[in-house]
Amino acid sequence: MPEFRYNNTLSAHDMIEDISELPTLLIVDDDEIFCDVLAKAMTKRGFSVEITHNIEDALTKAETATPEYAIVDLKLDSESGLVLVEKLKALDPGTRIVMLTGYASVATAVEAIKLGATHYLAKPVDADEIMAAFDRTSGEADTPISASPLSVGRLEWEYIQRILTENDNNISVTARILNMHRRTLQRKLAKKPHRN
Amino acid sequence: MPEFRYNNTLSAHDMIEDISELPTLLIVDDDEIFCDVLAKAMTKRGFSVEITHNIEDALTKAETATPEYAIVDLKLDSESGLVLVEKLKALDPGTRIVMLTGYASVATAVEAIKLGATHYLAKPVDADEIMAAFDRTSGEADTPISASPLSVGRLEWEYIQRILTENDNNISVTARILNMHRRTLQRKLAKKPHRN
DNA sequence: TGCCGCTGCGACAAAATGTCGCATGGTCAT
DNA sequence: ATGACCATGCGACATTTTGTCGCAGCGGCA
Repeated sequence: MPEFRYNNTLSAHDMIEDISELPTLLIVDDDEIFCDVLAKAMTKRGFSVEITHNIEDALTKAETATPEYAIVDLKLDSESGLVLVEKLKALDPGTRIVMLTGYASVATAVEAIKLGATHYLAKPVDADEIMAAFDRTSGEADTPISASPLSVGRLEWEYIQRILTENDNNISVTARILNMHRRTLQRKLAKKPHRN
Repeated sequence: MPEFRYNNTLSAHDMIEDISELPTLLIVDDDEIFCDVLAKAMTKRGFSVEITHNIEDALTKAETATPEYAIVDLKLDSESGLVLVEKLKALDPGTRIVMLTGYASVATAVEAIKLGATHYLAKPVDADEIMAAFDRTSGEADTPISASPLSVGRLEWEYIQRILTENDNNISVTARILNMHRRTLQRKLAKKPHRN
């Protein structure tokens, strides 16, 4: 893992440093504003940043110059960022990828990590959290055993997400399996997961 | 991955088969009743099952005979099952481990998978789900819906019952923990055990 | 006895869900 | 290309399920 700076400021010397020495970072998120803000923050932290808003563009860029780091949104319009994680890892297993999502669920977290993501964070995130995530070596078994029960709403959300991913995100099939109306499932999915 | 049977019945021939041919499975959970029930179910599915209720015993058993499969609860009294996952993987990277938890969280799910767990499931689970989890290779392998997922209503019922008993059947307390109105909880409890 | 907290239940407004329908877009075999 | 078929997003409206209040009864406990 290359060295990079954790402080938010660059000295005059850093400013004129050869750009090729900076670690490369690819940001993939369909929210342009979010991308811009994040890009700025990560640039300040010493990365050479590239932005794309969909999987195609991301792959095109990655194929010519595989990034050392990547930040990928789980929901890219209609596509799933998961497939991108897989492909980036295929191009270079050493790539460190942080997966972001506004709709965090255990099911997608499991998939993301299994596909090779370095970490999985729920929005809103700040740049420092992402830095810390890149840093993370492997599992830190010191994760607190917070035994606070989930709310029923949250439980339902997690369960739905699980069945949904198990069925290739097919809403109609999932609705049938869960014995609920497709319309209702749609509405539930449109909402963000309830906080605890 | 060794062959094993998915049906719940064994033929006479199976019955007298050399036990050493059965895949070995180690169950680690501090809930004895749960262990017994699960052990029985997994034995029926063709495993040679061992049970332990804490990390120490689990390691002792694993060191003399490393299991091919393991089911580990996240919360083992005061300890975290995560460290056990790490150690089992260290003993034999090929071990397939399914992590169970009563209170699923994204954070622990991420840790579990990074430490090498094959899958992460929230209770209540049934044996078939665990079988499917062992099966799962990596990213969204088109898992053909194993059995019959619970309806959301049923899942909610199970969950409420669990939290309720954990709180000495105190409806008010349970309602607060679950972030639902006492009146609503009353009404839900008044209804039948919601079939599938 | 007075203070609290839990419980069951009626009533009514607010929110979620069940139901229909329709237009769009993708897949597939003809 | 064309039609059969299915998934999806979403509007509209009837039906159900909630959230909320309030009240009365029932133990503990100082």
